[in-house]
Amino acid sequence: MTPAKLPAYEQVKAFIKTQISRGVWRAGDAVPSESALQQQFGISRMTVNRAMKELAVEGVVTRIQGSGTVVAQLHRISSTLAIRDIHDEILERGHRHSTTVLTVEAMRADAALAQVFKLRTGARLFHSVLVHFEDGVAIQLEDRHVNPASAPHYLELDFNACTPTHYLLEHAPLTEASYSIEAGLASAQEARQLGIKRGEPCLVMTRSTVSGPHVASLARLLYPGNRYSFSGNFQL
Amino acid sequence: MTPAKLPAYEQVKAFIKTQISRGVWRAGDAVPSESALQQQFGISRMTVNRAMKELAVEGVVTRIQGSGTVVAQLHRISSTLAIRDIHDEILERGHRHSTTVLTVEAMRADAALAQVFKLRTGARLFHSVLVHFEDGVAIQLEDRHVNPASAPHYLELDFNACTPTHYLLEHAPLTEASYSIEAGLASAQEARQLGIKRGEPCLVMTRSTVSGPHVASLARLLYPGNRYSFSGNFQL
DNA sequence: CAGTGGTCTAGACCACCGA
DNA sequence: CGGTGGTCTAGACCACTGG
Repeated sequence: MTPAKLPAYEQVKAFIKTQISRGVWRAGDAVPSESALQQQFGISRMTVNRAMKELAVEGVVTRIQGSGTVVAQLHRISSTLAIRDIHDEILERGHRHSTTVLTVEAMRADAALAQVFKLRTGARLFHSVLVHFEDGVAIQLEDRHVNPASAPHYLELDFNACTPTHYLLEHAPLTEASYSIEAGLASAQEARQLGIKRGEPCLVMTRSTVSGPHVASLARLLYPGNRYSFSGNFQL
Repeated sequence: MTPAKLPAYEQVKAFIKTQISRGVWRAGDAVPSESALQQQFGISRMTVNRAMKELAVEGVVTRIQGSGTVVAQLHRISSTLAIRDIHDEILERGHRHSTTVLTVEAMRADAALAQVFKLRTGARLFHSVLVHFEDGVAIQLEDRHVNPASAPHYLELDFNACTPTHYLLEHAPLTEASYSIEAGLASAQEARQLGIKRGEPCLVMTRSTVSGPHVASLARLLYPGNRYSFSGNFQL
């Protein structure tokens, strides 16, 4: 079936995937049991089990203990969306990254911020606003609030040398994060800061991160619509 | 350590994750070898191996054969972005889904479309434009081109009963897909079709799908910015 | 009840890395 | 070379499902 010398469990996975993508087995159909595949391939059950477990993780099949394995309802396309330090991202594209720092300050949480950070209204927070440039073109406006409990020395940083994202990942080990991506318009001020026209569409990512017991940071990231996109792909 | 009776491999995973999130081990630090953990927990190496393999898949650690296992550089937040049939998505939110069909036609591929579909210019394609409503509010404009080779009866469908996405997933088993998400503006026509103001920001998802030997479909999905968002979260 | 998947063991051989 | 992870085996016991 497969030309190269693949590990046995990969051969099993490839076999299952081929049957599905060729339409031999359709969503909801039963997949042969582990013992059946064990005999068919002449390998041990642990090896078959590994193959099937990985397929289940990939979302290709659904397994129900005591019942069996069926081809998953592929009514979704799943792919991993990686959210990375913009500095690394730009360097990897072979471009130059630079930063303009617009604001670095301590401030007091209003009711909304207090709720996000699970602190009381009026609690002390750090606040920074930066613009990130890729080869001199603004691609991200980063408006960030930081919990002093997670990064007490945040205000002393040189953000030209180390991005907030980088610093926080280093000093506040990440335990949890959530994000949402929507479309929005740049305000007059934001447009000026990004060097785009007012009313230009932007991707708006809002992201909060948790480190240990604290909500470490809340970031609002604004990307000019025609200069940035999130992309990904799915296979099989 | 852990209160409930967890499987051994889960206990190992939890131990490693705890050490990392507490900052005991930092990015780049070595993780104990499989044989060390095997002795520490009094379990077999296969079980330790399973735990470490899963942590590597999750991106928590990096393993190098012959060298060892180190705590991964967590300079990214990875999460699964699921792209699903909008019909299912709306129903799951407990809302009502309806569709208006604006266009259903056969047409000829221009150079750009031909390239995407890997067909010659002038090749026959199907084309549909639909608006999807959630409880009567327009949330998606779906402009889609379909390869007749993948879905010969596409034009005969009743899109009020079955979304294009649903039909294609059923009839053209998915083998590959890629997408990109950007911000854009609705054109005057699109704004009218979605019932929004001209110049309103929108999320624009462009998605192409491959089924077996054919590029099956290319969709341009327009979401009014304030009515839809992609979101996700990451743990650990 | 028999069959399924979930977990686990105690070995084994290999490819690879660094000293 | 010794230590690492990558793979594999031939058993085992369990929890769960279905008829």
